[in-house]
Parts: sequence; structure tokens; C-alpha cells
Amino acid sequence: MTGLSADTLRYYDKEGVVSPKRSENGYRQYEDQDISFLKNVIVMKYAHFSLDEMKSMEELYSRKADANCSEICKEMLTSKITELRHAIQNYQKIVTLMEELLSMVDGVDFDRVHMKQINGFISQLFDDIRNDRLCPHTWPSQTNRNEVL
Amino acid sequence: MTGLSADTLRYYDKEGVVSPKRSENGYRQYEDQDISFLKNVIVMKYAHFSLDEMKSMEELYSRKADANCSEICKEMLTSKITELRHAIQNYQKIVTLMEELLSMVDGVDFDRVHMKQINGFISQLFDDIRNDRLCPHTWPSQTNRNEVL
DNA sequence: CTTGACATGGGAGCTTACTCCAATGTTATA
DNA sequence: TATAACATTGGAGTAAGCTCCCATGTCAAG
Repeated sequence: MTGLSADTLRYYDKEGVVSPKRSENGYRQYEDQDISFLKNVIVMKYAHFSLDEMKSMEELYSRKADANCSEICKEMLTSKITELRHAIQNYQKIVTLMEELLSMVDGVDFDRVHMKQINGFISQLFDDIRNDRLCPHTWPSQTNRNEVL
Repeated sequence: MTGLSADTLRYYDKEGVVSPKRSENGYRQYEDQDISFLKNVIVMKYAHFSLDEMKSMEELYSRKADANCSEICKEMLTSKITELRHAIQNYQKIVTLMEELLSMVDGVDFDRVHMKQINGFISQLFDDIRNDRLCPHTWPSQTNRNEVL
């Protein structure tokens, strides 16, 4: 129904992302709500949500929450929306960049001036990306052993 | 200059993504071209290119290639462009979905009819995503031990 | 000439998200 | 009732992409 493997479903259960009810014999019983959330999991996975983020979304779907979800959940949603909006804008620029590069290699003439323009465009895009403070996978985690002392 | 750690640069060198010239003493010398490509690496990383994909892009920047890159490189670029275009469309829908969910939890009334609509929207989006054949990270790799026999 | 702050490679370890295997339990069908 | 086809758990292994540690090597400044 979702295209996920049995192992993956067991893993999601173990991690607390989707924990369906169990029947008498201990078998997992996925209800409509679970299936619906699993589809949302796949959608979120597509948008590179982490399992932890999905876990916080699970509140919204679980029987526990009636109308509200925790601050953590709301903050996650808000920052994800911002992140995705930035991503859309940057992806559009990246498409332009990739098309430029492709047209360049398809064309007969490899133009150094053209290449310089492209490099300028990359620098610009690089700065845009660096200036969002919302792209966890792009910049290294700040553990930084050098700052220990 | 790029925000990447020394360890990461060494790793990229080892993996053949960016292999700068070495000076007499064996130290890595990053030239303008290398810096430029490293910025592109970060841009590509933002768009979830794998290191292997970046490696194939490296052809375009290396002194080896003058005007053309291999078929593999072109195909990669073409399919990445398509993938990103789909991603943009789906991300837009996901933003809408997340905004719906957020407004729902912020509102006073948690509406089961509303939730049904949202679930319908998720199913639709789920099908859209499933129907692109270009989302490697979303669907499980088809190793499938059951098909061995 | 020593000291300290860099660089090097090799290799171990970490995180995320699975994926597989083995031992065992449950259940529908011949 | 035996057997096959499912389910369960625990735990090990995998791949990507780093991240850290360590023993050495290089080099500029005091």
C-alpha cells in the first residue's frame, strides 16, 4: 500500500515514527490513520525530513493530540516551511545553472568568458545558500574540536 | 573560503571529487578553479547531488575536458534537471500541505472533515511522487532478497 | 635549534536509514 | 497433523558522508 518494506515498517515502529496497534498475537495492525500517516512519511521523506522530524509530526496524527501539538512540533513545521520556500528558490537557480552548463557542453564552442559568467553565477548562488541559516545538510555540524579549549 | 573543514577537503580529494595540485612538500594547493568547483560542490550538495554525481561533474571543470564531457556526465545533468523540476513542483505542494497542517493546529477548531481533506491531498501528492520515476532517495533500493529464487 | 602551528596519511568511529539474517512463533491450507 | 507462508525479536552489517585521532612531516618565528 505504501511501497515500504516490512523491515522498514518494523524499523519505523522501533524508532517511534509509526507504531501501529498490535492484535492478540502481537502482529502489527495498520489502520487507515497509520496508512495515511505513512503516506505523509513518504512525502516528507521526499522533502528530506529526518525521521526525528517525522516523529515530531506524528503527534499531529496520533490519537494523543486532539487539536494542538507541542511547540517543538510547531517550530519544526514553521522552520521546514521556510526551508522549503528557500529550497524552491534556490532549486530554480540551480536548474538554470545546470541548463547553462549543459548547453555549454552541447555547444561547439567552449567559451572561457562564458565559463567566467557561470562561475560568477555559482558564487552568487553559493552566497545565497550560505546566507540562509536553514540548510542543515549543506553545512558541517558545528562540533568543532578546536573550540574545546 | 568554502566553509568546508580540512577533513572534508581531504575526504573529497581521496574520493576524487576535488583533487588539487600538490606543491613540493606534498601540501594541497587549491587554485581558483578548485575553489570555484568547491563552491559548485556545495551548491550541488544543497540540491542533494551525491559525491559520485559531483565526480562526474568534475569533468566539466577539470583541465582534461576542453569542450565536451562524457555521455555519463550529460545524462547525469539531464536527469538531474528533470529531477529538480519535479522536486520544485512537489515542494510547492508540500509547502501548501505543511501550511494547511500548521494552520489547522494553530486554529481553535480541530476539524475532522478538514483532516479528511488533508489526507486526500496527501494521497494525491503521494501518487504524484510515486509516479515520477526520478526520486532515488524516496523509494527503497530493489535488492529484494525474495527475488533471488 | 627548539617550539608551535600548521600539513600529511592511515585507520577507526559516528550517524542516518535502512537491510539482512537467524531463531522462533502463528496460522491457513493440503 | 504436517508443512509452507507468513509474523515476531534481536542483533549484525551496509552505504554515504563525514569526523576524529594519531604518529609523522614541514616550516616560519623567536
